[in-house]
Amino acid sequence: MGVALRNILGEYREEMELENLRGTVAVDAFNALYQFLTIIRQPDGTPLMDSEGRVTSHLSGIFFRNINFLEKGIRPAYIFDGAPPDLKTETVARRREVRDAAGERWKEAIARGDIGEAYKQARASARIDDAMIASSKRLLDLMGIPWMVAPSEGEAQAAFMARQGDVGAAASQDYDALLFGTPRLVRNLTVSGRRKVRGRSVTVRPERIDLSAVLAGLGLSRAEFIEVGILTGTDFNPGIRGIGAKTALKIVRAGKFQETVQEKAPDFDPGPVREFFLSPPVTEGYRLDWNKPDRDGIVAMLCEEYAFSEGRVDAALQKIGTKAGQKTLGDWF
DNA sequence: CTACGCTA
DNA sequence: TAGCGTAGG
Repeated sequence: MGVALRNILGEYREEMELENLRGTVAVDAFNALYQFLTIIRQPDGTPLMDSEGRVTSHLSGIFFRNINFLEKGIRPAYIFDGAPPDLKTETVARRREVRDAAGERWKEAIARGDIGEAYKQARASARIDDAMIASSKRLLDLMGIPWMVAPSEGEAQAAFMARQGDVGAAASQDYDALLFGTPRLVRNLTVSGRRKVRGRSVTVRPERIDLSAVLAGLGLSRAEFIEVGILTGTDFNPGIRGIGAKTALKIVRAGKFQETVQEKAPDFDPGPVREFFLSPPVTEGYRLDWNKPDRDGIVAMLCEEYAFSEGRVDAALQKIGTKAGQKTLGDWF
């Protein structure tokens, strides 16, 4: 998923508390939905569902997470992917195969009563469908949180908005947003908090990565940084066998990108991938307006349609000063 | 994921 | 009151 740049970016990650984040952030919506969908599950892998079997994990995630964002002075805008570029066709197909196979193994694991394996495979089989996307957008509207559909990749649009200064950062788990040129990337925004990793309880904090620090530290221009990404592989090209982030870094620093591609992958033309990262399809046609949450609308949707507990929903809304019959926002905006 | 109830 | 396990939908 995304680029395998973790190995060379470690020292540029700055952990921080959610409380200290504040400001506006363009959230990669598919990335966030995917995380909610993989994480909010029962021990056997079954996602939260209403009585009609419609998945509601993503709605739970969006609702409670955004309440916390608003409460802490973080104003998110959600950026959905538009049509994937042709360069991504193979990646999309491969992911679908992997998910479908995991879906099969989930069923098998359930059948033999292997709960642990079922959970693992269920997570790997998580898929975002049209109904989830539509219900997510509806809930965001009711919460007064802006969203938009990008012309192409959501991360590219989020990076563009951050570069324009319209948001303080792009939020995603993937490092691609840095290749798209976001000045600041926030990771772990939608997954921070207490998590269980191999039986142990750990605290996952949001982390910030500044592109300028990365480029200065690695001694690369942005174009060269993109070359490192291309060598290791991105959503838009498979990368070159046997070349990890550290080797790629050496190659690019030595000015041997072109030479290496010609030698190891003579049929691969990196031009279109480089061009896609440098100037992806993006739009200036957006307005980021944060409005008052519509309490009654939220209750009607979550509680009446999707069987959420009104007590829980109300308690959450009260944290941001939204009570029954009242639409006051308080001091946040 | 978050909320909540239970335990020390 | 903090920490932990589990329900939520």
